[in-house]
Amino acid sequence: MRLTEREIVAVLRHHHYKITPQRRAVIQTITAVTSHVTPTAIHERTHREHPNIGLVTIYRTLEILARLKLICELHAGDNCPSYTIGTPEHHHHLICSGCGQVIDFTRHDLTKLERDLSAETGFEIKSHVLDFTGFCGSCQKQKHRTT
Amino acid sequence: MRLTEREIVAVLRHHHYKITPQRRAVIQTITAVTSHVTPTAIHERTHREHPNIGLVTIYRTLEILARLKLICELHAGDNCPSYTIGTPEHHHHLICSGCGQVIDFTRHDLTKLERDLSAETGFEIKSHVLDFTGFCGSCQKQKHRTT
DNA sequence: AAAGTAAATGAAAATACTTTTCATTTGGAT
DNA sequence: ATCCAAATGAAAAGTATTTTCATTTACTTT
Repeated sequence: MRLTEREIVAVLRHHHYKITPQRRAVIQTITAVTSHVTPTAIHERTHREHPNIGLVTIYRTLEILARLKLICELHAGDNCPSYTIGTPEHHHHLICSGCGQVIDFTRHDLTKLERDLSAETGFEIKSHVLDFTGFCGSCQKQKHRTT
Repeated sequence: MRLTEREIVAVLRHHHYKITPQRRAVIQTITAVTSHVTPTAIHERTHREHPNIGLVTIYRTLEILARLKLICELHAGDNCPSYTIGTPEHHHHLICSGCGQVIDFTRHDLTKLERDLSAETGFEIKSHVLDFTGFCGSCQKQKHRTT
């Protein structure tokens, strides 16, 4: 279950952010897309419908959405900072090095490990990232071609 | 057990890379440091001893070392791309959002999860990242100060 | 040990990415 | 309908990274 445009708008309103056409456009783009996308990619897509939206606005909107945990930031290899719409449940990633697609999965509980580490190191643990990287089915096949 | 300068140089030689004073200097810096460091930080440190080493050389050397898996890349929050000397064992990170220190830990086996995911999705999984983020002991205290 | 050569280097330019500044516009409260 | 703080776009500034290219150098082959 991913967040909808409607829900995101409601949260923004609740935090007294203005609902501008530009922000709606960004939210629409990001909810419509299934994969993680970079700020530039979001700009390009949004720009099609709203030709006069600036890249700056994308950055500013993403910053707000990330702070409110409405989108999920991904740091990994190429496309380093990229974003996807937040899922209320915490989740992890499975990233294809070939085509860049990202599959989310929720499985796997790390609370015990988290508690142990915290006890040992004195850290107050806030969050974690668990990302697997590899090659999806079709990219595996492509690797065997003699391009 | 972390890699030593000696071992890294041997691997480079084995791959027919030339052992230049600049490369040695970068390797010395990175083996001497316990934390993850950014390319710029590596340059600054190396520059003290070798005042005429260029930042470009740092980038080029890091690229080689990363490709040979002799150093470990970390993508996270600020200091996004940063590096530490590789440990032969696979390891995970515990990152302090306050001061940026990184503690490595080796615990926790994810092979079963990896196998399950692979079976379900058809992915050929190559690697994974497990990073915890939070605040270390002393940064927790600082948070409670009134600046 | 000297010479030859491909690889490596530094400086500068080019490119890419992100943030800041500021004058103008606008959403939404009144 | 009016007002004002918040949001916007354009441009500039600030960073980070990569490319280009003439020069130097580590290492191989004599």
